[in-house]
Amino acid sequence: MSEHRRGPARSEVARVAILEATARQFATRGYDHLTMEGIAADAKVGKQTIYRWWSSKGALVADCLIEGLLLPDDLNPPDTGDLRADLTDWLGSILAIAQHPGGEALMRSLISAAAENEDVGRRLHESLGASSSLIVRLQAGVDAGQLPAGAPLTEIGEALVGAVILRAISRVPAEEATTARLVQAVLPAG
Amino acid sequence: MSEHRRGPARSEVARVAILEATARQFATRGYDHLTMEGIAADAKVGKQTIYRWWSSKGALVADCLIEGLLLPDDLNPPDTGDLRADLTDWLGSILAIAQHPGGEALMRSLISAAAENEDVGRRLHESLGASSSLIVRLQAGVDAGQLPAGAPLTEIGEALVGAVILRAISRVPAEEATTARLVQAVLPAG
Amino acid sequence: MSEHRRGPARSEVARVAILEATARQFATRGYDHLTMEGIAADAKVGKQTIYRWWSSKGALVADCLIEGLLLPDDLNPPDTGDLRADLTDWLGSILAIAQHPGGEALMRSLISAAAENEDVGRRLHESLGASSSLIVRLQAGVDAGQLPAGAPLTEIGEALVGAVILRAISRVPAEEATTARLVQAVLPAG
Amino acid sequence: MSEHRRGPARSEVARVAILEATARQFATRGYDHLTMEGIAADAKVGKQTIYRWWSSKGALVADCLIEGLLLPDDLNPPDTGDLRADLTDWLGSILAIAQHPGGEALMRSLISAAAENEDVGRRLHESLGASSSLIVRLQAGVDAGQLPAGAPLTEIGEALVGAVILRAISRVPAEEATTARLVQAVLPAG
DNA sequence: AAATAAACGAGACGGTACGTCCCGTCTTAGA
DNA sequence: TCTAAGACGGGACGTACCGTCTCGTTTATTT
Repeated sequence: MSEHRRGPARSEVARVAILEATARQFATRGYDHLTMEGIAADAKVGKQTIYRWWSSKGALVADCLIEGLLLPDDLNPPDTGDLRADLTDWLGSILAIAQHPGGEALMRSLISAAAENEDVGRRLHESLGASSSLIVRLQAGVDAGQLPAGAPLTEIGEALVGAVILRAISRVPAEEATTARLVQAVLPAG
Repeated sequence: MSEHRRGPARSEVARVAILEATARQFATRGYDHLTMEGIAADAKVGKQTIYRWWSSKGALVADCLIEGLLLPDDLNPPDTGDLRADLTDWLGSILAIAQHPGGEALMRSLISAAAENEDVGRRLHESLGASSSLIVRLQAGVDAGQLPAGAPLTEIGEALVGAVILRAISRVPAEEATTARLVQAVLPAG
Repeated sequence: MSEHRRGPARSEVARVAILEATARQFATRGYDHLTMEGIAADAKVGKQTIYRWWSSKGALVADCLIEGLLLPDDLNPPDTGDLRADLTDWLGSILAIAQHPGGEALMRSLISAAAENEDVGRRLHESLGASSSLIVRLQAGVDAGQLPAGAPLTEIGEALVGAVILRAISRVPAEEATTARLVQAVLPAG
Repeated sequence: MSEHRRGPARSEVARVAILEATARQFATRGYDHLTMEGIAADAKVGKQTIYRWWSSKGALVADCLIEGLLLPDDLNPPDTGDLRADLTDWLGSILAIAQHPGGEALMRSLISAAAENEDVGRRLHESLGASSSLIVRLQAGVDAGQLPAGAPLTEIGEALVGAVILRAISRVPAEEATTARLVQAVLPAG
């Protein structure tokens, strides 16, 4: 009753090696300058083995995103009960990541990958976007009465994340006060 | 008293032909898939003439931005006295541009170019960003009492533009109500 | 027990197409004006396939020489028993080849190739030089008593071939009597 | 009554600088790898100044030959009365020049230049060939009874020079006995 | 067990584009 | 009008990768 045609099954070892090599190369070189040959060599894998399972380097990067090989996991905003402070903290930690060398390049590489490749774009949206812990935190703020009931949570989230992205591609260094002012832009009542 | 070192001056004809060819190719093919050879052929120019004056295709695109060959000029928000309505209109017109085929691709190409190339990033920031007509409009809103005096105008602008960028790279289609909700996110008082 | 390292073997079709294209281009354009791109296009082959197996156009031409794609095979001196007449005939036929249009250019191209490239030089030496049929014919002359026993056969051969080469690069047209006088220079006893 | 059209006359300084630069580059790099731009830079001259007076690098090298900038002057065979010994000496000194590093390359470069360029070929022929001191020496040998009266002097000279050229392009190292055997090939009676 | 077939590593293949070098012509300013 | 300087359109260089296509080997599933 097996679905399995005949011959060996897909090699998990190869799959993991390829994704890890992709993440390594992505972090090292950036999205442009990623090469299939470089990934294959790094993963010690034939090129065909990559092309057999992924259609492009975009798909490869998108899979890396899903597996959490590209982004740190702990980007969730804290919940101390003070929405304003929590958002400010959260923005601060993101900008801190973007600040240290490599982090900024990785961020821009991700943006570039997303802009060029549909899969990456959608994955990034899922990771950073709508259903994310940021929305959850904002909803908690609504529940706590720190935001009005009908507040456009999705759009507030987009505005915050979008501002970070804009800073990344503009190479504007984030200053100390920036996070607070950004939070104030979407939570003016304070 | 000429600063001119000796020998023929730079050819203005070639300069313009190259920038126009770049803009043409950029709109046609996008930032990735731009090729120096394609630009040179389109501009009927030797490759060396490009490399003599620009160090990379990023620099080329950045110059096109400066010359206004890539973006329409009329992205300024209107000023009818009603800040909320004006911002909504403005966002709507930007999203309309991004919506029609080609516009979306051009937008993502610009984002990709900015993410990969420092010059393009800075130019884009100057065009879309801080000193722009958007800030001017927001300041007018402050003057009219539609925004509080200490409002973080720069960050509000970044939030709006950033949200648009995020939508572009996420491939989230903008719905009718989106613009209004986005304005509400940064102008909640209404 | 295969020596085969793994992966596809070298394509014989490509190898032959490249050598034939080289010979064609060599005859058409001469050694200078040979271009790798021209050969690749003529052979319908990627440039890298040439560079994978040959290090320079000199090496390519040398291989063509080995395969006999550049020189006619029938440059052997006849053996009628009369050494003097045979050498005169042989020189005459070589100069005839060099005379007709294209032949002269091909000859000079070969000389140029040999002068610039070590491989070609050695190959040419092997083809025209020491171990050749010319020496064999001279040795037969020794056996027949038409040359003294200790005659410096190699040097006699070099003198004859060298004189032909000198004429080729000097563009001195060969006259009727030249061959006879040249033979007389190295076989004076007659 | 002046033939001189108007404006400054041709600059002798530039002419000499160009020829000397050509000779320098020729010795350094060889005929191939000679570049007009390199010569112009070396001579501190505009490229146009070269093209105004010479049609090609071949013509340039030919002029260098005429001016004696490429070959040593003292290639004349000695005349001690002993033709055989004198020729052997002369060949030996030529092969010695060809032997030491640089000399061999220069020789092959000259051959290459002659093969590719008609002017150089003719100049070389005039320098090394027919009317040269070698023929004069051979004629003296005839007068002294060391060669028969009707001996084909031109062809004997060609055979000797040709053999040297053949050795140069074949990369056959000249051994001690070679010169003697070569002389024997054209002066067998001894 | 033997036959079959897919996945694998390796890498050759026809191509496109790269960034550089040099060509021969043309343009400028100065002598 | 010649010169030094050098920009120009163009052609070829040798290299890096692309995505496809063999190879021979390894592994798993039928017969």
